Amino acid sequence: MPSPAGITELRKSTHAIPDATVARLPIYHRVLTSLLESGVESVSSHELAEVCGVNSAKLRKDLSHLGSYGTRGVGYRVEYLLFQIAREIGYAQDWPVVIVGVGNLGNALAGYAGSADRGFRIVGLIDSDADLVGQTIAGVEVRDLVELETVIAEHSASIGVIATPASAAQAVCDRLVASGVTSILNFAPSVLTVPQGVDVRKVDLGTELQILAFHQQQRAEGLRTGKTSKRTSPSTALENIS
Amino acid sequence: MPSPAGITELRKSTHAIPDATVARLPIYHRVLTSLLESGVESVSSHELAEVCGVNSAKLRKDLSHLGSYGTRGVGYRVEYLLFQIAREIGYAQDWPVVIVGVGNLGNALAGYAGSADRGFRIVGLIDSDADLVGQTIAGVEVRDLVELETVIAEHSASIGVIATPASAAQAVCDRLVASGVTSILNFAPSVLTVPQGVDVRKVDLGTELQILAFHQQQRAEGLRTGKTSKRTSPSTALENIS
DNA sequence: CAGACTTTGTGCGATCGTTCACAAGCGTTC
DNA sequence: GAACGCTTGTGAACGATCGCACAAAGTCTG
Repeated sequence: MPSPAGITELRKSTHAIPDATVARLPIYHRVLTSLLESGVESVSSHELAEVCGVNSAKLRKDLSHLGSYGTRGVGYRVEYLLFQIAREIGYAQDWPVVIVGVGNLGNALAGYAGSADRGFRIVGLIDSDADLVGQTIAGVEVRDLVELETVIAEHSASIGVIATPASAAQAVCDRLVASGVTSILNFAPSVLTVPQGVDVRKVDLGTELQILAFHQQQRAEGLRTGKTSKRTSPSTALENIS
Repeated sequence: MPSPAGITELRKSTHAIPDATVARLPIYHRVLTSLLESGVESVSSHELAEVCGVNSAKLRKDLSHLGSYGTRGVGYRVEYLLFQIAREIGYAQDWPVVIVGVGNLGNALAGYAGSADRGFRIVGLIDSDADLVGQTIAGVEVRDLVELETVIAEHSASIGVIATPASAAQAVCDRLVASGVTSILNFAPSVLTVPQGVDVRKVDLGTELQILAFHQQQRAEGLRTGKTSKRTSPSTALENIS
């Protein structure tokens, strides 16, 4: 979990919704949307938790941070709860988003955030490749890297996405920040340095694969050596040898 | 954090490296690789932590889970530490990976994991689109969805990536699991149901954006209402009204 | 309208992760 | 070889998160 450093106090002053809860709200939102479309009018925390793949107590505690929107003995009204979550995560706000780097990944993102019925609007696609500039992707014209500041100013974008090679990431990041962007989603495999007050989230495909590989390896070792040693925890003893 | 349910005991039996640490090892690995290429032979935990964007104590504790690979008073040998981390995360193993869904996202992934000098090898690109089947992407031929099981068996792949639309995700997942895949990276915005012992990690671009939007909104509200109300926590009193 | 049943909202202990602070250990210098 | 300065490795305090278990609060039935 990337802990957003500078904004802790601000968050507390308004609602104090835990980070872990915030990370799950979009999932609840998606599932509830799906339920609403299926004509479901009411759900219990158990049902909803099952579909979302979480513990029902955790779900209830998460929702309780937004307010008391359920009815004891009955459950939650799908439509009402959906509205409340949407309001909380700024769904209705139509955030303007600028994407820098229109390779395969930038393309995928443009299609994803552009077409989907989320609360986002792609207002800028930026690339330095002259062949790409001028093309229209997902209904938005690709513009040159030199116009980065112009595009951001035009639409007052405060959310930026970096989908460039790692070598360009920090430079792009600096320019985004200088232009007033305060939330950055970074897909480049590099650690970004930003001033306080700017929120960076990192999504690294390579890292994700390597985490999977680690678990896979652990499992393989477990199968090999696990035959002899029982899986009750005698390992704690080993740790204290040091 | 998606908690891998079934394998907890196995992990403990071998090393007991915390999930949070595992998630950071790839970052250390990347930064160390970069340092090695720059000719740096030794780093202190402070220097390395600075570059990785983490606390130095956290870094040391993370590394201490692998063993005592540092020298007090000096620091860590870059090359040696790099080797140890690589060994731990299975870098040298060249994991065979199958990617299902060769849209923009699948394409990006193929290029990413295929070309990079990571420990992964794309052994299968699968799609149901007849226009894509037969094309060669990142040096691998795209094969039809019906060949999914064949491709997995051919290369004994144990890691699968789902980059399909949400509607196809669960079906693909079931087939992956049935074919022996035990680690799945899911990019589709849907909750997957898997049997115990299968590890699923979810990367959802929409969710990431919405988390950013939430923080952005909180900040905006903080600026608006923060002028009047101090950021000491009087909000706790309000919550107890219920 | 009373009693049974259902489900929310939450207090509490357990677990996990982070950070501080310091002893232990290594190299260097005099 | 003793004294000093630096850095690791880790015990311990702290904080966040999770999950159980239950009281509170509603619906439903007779």
